[in-house]
Amino acid sequence: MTTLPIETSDGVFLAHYSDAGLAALGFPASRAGARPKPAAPAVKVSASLRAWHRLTERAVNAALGGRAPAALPPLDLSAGTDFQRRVWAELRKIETGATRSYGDIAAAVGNPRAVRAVGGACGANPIPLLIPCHRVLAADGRIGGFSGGLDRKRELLRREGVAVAG
DNA sequence: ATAAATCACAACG
DNA sequence: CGTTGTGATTTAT
Repeated sequence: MTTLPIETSDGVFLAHYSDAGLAALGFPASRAGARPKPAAPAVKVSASLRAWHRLTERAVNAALGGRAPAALPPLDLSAGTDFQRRVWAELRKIETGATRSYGDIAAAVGNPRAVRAVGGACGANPIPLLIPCHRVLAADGRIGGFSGGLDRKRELLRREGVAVAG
């Protein structure tokens, strides 16, 4: 597992790769971010990993700008449970600028009553932004929650042109 | 292995 | 508004 930084206008994201693909994506600790790192570790990266990382960088920057990523690196979701992977697969079907409710996702994975469990799966999502858990709102349009902070979720939706209920 | 506690929901009175 | 019905995951026996 190797970790590579991604410089963005919102700060430095951290991408964690297993040998199967992108396994996790961490938000910058602080929003104002973009602080130069103390020292470049000069990690040893394979050619394939570098290719993945280039795709990740482009995808993250597109998502931050409210645009749909052109391509994604392979995602390593092996850490998730069966149910979580089903939920995450549904999340990836949500188009940029669109939203679903937790209930919609629950129905889509076959358990219309498992709405709360869906919320749990969203919170366990290791790759926010590329797996767009921020496009999932409560049934009445309320924002719900977000692992990276509610204001971050609101801002992402705003950039995609989505109005959130007050 | 089993049970209780937790949760980023939803529906109802 | 508070309550209650839910299902998966996590934590504690």
